[in-house]
Amino acid sequence: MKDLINEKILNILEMNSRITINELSKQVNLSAPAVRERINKMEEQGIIKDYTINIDYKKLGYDVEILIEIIIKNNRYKDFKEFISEQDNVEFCYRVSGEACFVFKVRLENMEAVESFIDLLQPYGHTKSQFIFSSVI
Amino acid sequence: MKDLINEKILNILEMNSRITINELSKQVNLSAPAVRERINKMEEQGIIKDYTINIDYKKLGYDVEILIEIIIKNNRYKDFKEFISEQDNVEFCYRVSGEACFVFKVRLENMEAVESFIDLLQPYGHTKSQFIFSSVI
DNA sequence: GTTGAAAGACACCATCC
DNA sequence: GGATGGTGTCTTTCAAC
Repeated sequence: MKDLINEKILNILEMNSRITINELSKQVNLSAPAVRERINKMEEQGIIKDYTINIDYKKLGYDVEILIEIIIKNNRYKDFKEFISEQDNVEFCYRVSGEACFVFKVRLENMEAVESFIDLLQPYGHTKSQFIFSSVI
Repeated sequence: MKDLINEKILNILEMNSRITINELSKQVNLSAPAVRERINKMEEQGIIKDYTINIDYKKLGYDVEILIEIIIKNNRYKDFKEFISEQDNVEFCYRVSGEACFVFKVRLENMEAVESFIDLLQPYGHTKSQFIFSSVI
């Protein structure tokens, strides 16, 4: 399970998932088929969940990013999960311990959109919002 | 800026960033060079920040994921930023509004590792941790 | 694990509409 | 903005080691 070469492969793919197998094999000092096989296995095992891109949503007009905590009321867990799954501007949503039930991140065009979105949430529970100013990592 | 085809390309790349330009061009009903050019432009503009993978860290032995809020004390903002940037088990770290100064997500092997990590944070400020049970999105 | 060879697929570039 | 065609490269899948 713990394999230094596989970790290196994962690190490289994390930085650039469109790298060619040839280039990758040079960087880890293995043959291309060997690297291919290692990647296939990690895909089968689900260690590599998927290949994706990071998008700069600010450049697409989503100027506001918020973290929202919600304390679900009236036992509306299932409804909330359904609602949040349908939102395509939610980056992640975690079920967490502590006072809050869920913490999720949402991106919105402007303050008007923020207000509308928060309003949508009120039926499900009590919310607490934190605006994201910047990202250290 | 708002372009339906580009949005479709971004959506497809988000689901699978290793898709070939050929396959992508079929899905958006354009020629391969046309798609290549659109992607190049979005890369140049920084709309596409990078190509990456999603890793299932639980399968790599990181069984605990936590959200941590920290209220920085003694004006140690810069020190904290430096510290957190060096951690390779931190997925994101946001500067946020509200009571907390930063919110970040960290993955750790077990409870022992959690305790050690929290201890490391104490010089920088007061922390509040939320364990992540599961992910809705 | 490696190398080498084959077929097929792909990316890139120039050219053209 | 878009499409087409040619060239060289890459990936993949074998085989044998």
